[in-house]
Amino acid sequence: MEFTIGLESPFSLEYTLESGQVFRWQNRGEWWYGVVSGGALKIKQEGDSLKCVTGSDSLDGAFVRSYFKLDVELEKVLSSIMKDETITLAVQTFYGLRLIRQERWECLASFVLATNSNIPRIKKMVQAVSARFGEPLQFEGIEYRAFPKPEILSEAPLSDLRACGLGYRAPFLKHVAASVEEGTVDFSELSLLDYEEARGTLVKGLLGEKLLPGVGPKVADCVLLYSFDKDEAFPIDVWIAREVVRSYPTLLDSSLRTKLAPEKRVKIGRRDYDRISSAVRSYFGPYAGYAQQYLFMMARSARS
DNA sequence: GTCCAACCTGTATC
DNA sequence: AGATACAGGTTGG
Repeated sequence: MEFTIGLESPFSLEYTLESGQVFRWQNRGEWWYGVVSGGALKIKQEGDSLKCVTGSDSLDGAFVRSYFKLDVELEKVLSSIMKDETITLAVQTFYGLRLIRQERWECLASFVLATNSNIPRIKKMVQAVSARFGEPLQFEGIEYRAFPKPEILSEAPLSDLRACGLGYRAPFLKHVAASVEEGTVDFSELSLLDYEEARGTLVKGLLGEKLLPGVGPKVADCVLLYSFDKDEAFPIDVWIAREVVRSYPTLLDSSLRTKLAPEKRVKIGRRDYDRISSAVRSYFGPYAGYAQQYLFMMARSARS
């Protein structure tokens, strides 16, 4: 199936797919190839239109619009977060970057794997898990693999998961898969909660019992921002922490400022995380997550 | 409640 | 070559 989508609001496919939200897209020539929601999809942007080719009937225009959240009026979102020169420059530099509405299970699993790692490595891990355990599918004569369902990974031998290069994350992934499969973590219930409650539930469980090992505040924020439409979520990794300390020192109180001084290794504890999080969320407002994504791109592009 | 080392492993750097 | 540091954190002491 082949179709074209007309864009009515700013969009950059490249920035969006390279912004570290998603790990299963790759650029080949003019096209981006991805496996989404159990089907293969390739996309090319030509100005204000999006050419799409897919092997799966469910990946239609409505799906693509929803996946990239093309209904979001990006200009309004961006003008609401452009509160100073730093974020304004970031927005101008990566104009058109959008948040993606990912599939929840895959998003959760991906970010459990993402801890203490980097983007190329995360892509390798997600790819290895898909290749080993995912359902095969054909597209343009090439075989792809869907991201494996929870029940597959919960029953996978730990040694097989470790063989995918997951390291200490292997038992976390298996356990999280089991919780999702059993329904002890219920995505549709979670989506009804507000941001704070949902984050607490992901990290600590509804009754305060830990049921998602490998899910701390950073992973929870990623999952909520990228797959639950919680636009105020502001995931804080080392890049963002450095950027906040560098460009927004006044948002932090003096003790935190000293502790995270630019020269020092940034290693933030739970308490620091919560303090930075509430500071930036009250500064940027309900679309703080967009600010995070633009600042993240800026921080990474500035690395040497 | 807060701090800290340990955790798998791939890659970069010396 | 072999060692070391570090990577989009989290856990358990």
